[in-house]
Amino acid sequence: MDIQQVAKRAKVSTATVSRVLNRSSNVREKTSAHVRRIIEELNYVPNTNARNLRVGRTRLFGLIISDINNPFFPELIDAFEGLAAEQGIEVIFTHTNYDPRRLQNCVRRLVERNVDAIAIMTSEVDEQALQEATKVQLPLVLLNQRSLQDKYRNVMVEYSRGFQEAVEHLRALGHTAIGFIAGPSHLRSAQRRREAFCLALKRCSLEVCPEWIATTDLRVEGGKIAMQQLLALGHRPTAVVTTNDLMAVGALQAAHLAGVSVPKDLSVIGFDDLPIADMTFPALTTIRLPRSEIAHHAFISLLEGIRTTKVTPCPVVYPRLIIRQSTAPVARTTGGSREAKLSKGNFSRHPKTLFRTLKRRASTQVEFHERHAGLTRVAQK
Amino acid sequence: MDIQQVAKRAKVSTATVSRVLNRSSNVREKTSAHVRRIIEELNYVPNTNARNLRVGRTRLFGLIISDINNPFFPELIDAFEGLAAEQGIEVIFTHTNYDPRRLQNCVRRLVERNVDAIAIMTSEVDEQALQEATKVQLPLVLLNQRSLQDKYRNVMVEYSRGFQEAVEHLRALGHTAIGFIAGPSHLRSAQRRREAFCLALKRCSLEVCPEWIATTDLRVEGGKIAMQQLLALGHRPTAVVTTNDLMAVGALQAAHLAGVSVPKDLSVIGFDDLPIADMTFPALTTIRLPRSEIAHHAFISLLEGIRTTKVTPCPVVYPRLIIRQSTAPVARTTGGSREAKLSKGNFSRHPKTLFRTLKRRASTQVEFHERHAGLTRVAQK
DNA sequence: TCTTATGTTGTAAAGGATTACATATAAAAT
DNA sequence: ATTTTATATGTAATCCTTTACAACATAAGA
Repeated sequence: MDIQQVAKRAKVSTATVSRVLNRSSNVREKTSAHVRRIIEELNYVPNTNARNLRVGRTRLFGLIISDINNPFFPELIDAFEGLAAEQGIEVIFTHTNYDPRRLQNCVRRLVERNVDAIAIMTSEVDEQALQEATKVQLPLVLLNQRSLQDKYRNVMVEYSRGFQEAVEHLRALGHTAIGFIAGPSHLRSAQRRREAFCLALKRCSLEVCPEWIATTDLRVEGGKIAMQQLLALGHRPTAVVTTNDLMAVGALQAAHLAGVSVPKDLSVIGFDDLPIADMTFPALTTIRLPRSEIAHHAFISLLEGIRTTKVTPCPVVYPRLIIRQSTAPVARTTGGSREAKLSKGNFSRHPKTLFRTLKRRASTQVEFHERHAGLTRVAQK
Repeated sequence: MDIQQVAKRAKVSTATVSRVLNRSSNVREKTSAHVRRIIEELNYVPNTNARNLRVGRTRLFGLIISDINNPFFPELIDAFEGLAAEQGIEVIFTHTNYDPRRLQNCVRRLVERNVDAIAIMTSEVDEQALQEATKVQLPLVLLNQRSLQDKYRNVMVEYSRGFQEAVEHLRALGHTAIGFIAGPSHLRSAQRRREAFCLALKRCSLEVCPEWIATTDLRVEGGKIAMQQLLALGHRPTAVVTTNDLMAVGALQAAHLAGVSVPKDLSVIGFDDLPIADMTFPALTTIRLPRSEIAHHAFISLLEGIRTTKVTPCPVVYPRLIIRQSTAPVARTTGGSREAKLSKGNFSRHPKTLFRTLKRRASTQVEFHERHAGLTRVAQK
């Protein structure tokens, strides 16, 4: 079933059918309608391969991520795919499973599929692997690869703003002893977050106490162990910021097991704003990494890359603090945080009451909005 | 950069280059090596569109899901894509966003892309939407569409086994008053789960008490509200099974807010085994829907569909109970569950101890294995 | 009525691979 | 050495669209 059969049946040329298909203006409305009816009648579906072959593009984009099971990615994929669909572009995505060596394979596969552009949203990128794509002049966009920002399109994440908001929020609640649960220092993104946290502390004139920085792996269990270490300290922080939400979940569990009430006796702030942040108890205050914004910038950047080869300045996204229920004013009894006596006890039973208090005390303006299970606020500048 | 340039440079015909590319046996090793070197030298990448156009296949499969943000899907996608990659097949996936009407669009887009086969893994399928695909004789596979099982390939989920295991597990722990948090009855899958639960109760000679079945929506908040209703009953269940894990999370929250300790005073069992089931506190005992198995069967079925049009009997997958920490022996004080006096209190502090008890009492054989953050057991037949 | 401009349709040449068929070469059999 | 067979390579048709260009028709202007 090809365009010729349609043409024959409609008693027009293939060119006319093609024009109808592509909504070319130069075709009489009557002819157009007639052809469309025949197309319908014959269930004709144009052959995209032939079309792509002729026009030299596939309207296919590649999207490379680390791991689809990582809850960070679905929102990003969703947004990327949504934008693509608007443009009649389909997305093929592949994942490296965190192995930078597999990146080369992913790129190769996509290049062989003749995709029009590739977005590489993994945190570790081996430049070597990009060759396959650059050889054929394929537009690329990377996520937050500072070292490659001059040679390739990039979407940069400015971590400092998010941590700044988090620390300011805690300070406004009276916290001065703020700990941090860090990730492995060989991972660039973990390292950058740690630096951003320390910078934020300094900017708020708070002490960076090395004892309060626990380094661990990026999973729930890591956060749990790290929090147990922090809780075992004689002079312990009244608030803890983590490198990601999974670790924050572990931290909540550790606090719970130790009989430390969150947020009454300890405030916890995560990072990422995974869907799970809304389902923990108490719901997690966290720094949201704006994934759909990232996808948006990446996509636009690629569209631009198809038109021009010149690399424009990288778009930048800013993580923002999302205030939920895991942060609260520092406990009165602890005074300035020295010799904090953390009482055993349950979580607060009245988050709404807590909220009112919070709202009064917090220095940042806030906006309420419901999300899934809980009350959620977005800090506003 | 096309095959002709390679041919010219290598002083052979395009046919020979093509044969080298496709590993055809009829080419001298010396020639082959020479051609490969030229290909390397020129960075030649074959044009997949031209190839597909000629051979009439794309080695592209479509995968339609409801919503990538639903944590149910990533594991399924991952498995499907992994199998595809082994066969040199790429996957394009689209989502309906739970709107059966959008299915038609999804199918249409994939058909236009000339995919070789489509897997439709949404729970609600409108047969009308499949026409676009059947017209062009495209192999299709559906998930659990009982009403369409004679006309289309399907992967069927046999819910009853999972619920049977769950109820047996609870009964072995001494529970006889078992409640259920059901989903909207207009959703087929929710309805099927409810039926499977009731059947399991009957098979264990337990009473199906309508009062203990709370109907609600499928989200966290729904589970919370439903559990609050159940807890408010004078004569309330000592164990509750939910339609999915999100609702179970809500149920845990409600219990927590009401000062009811899980699993000491109340056992909770979820359904799906989402990644989050391992991160709740206590970690959730749940019925695992084997997503990678589903993906596997679906993929194999499609491969078969490409060769033959005859529809073989549907493969069936069985959900299995995964025992974690949200189930425990029924509290002694409650006797046979009548007039249960549920004491306020914290969660059990010693899951390991609890485990030993469980192991002794449970009738099903169990196997220990670590998973992410917690101790996890898989019930074995 | 005859140009000229405008709008509509048709013809045929790409686009880049695969592959049936023909042909040339090498190996084996006689 | 000659015929037969097997292997290696080349020629050219084919897959299905799009689109430059040509051709035609119609309407407007002179």
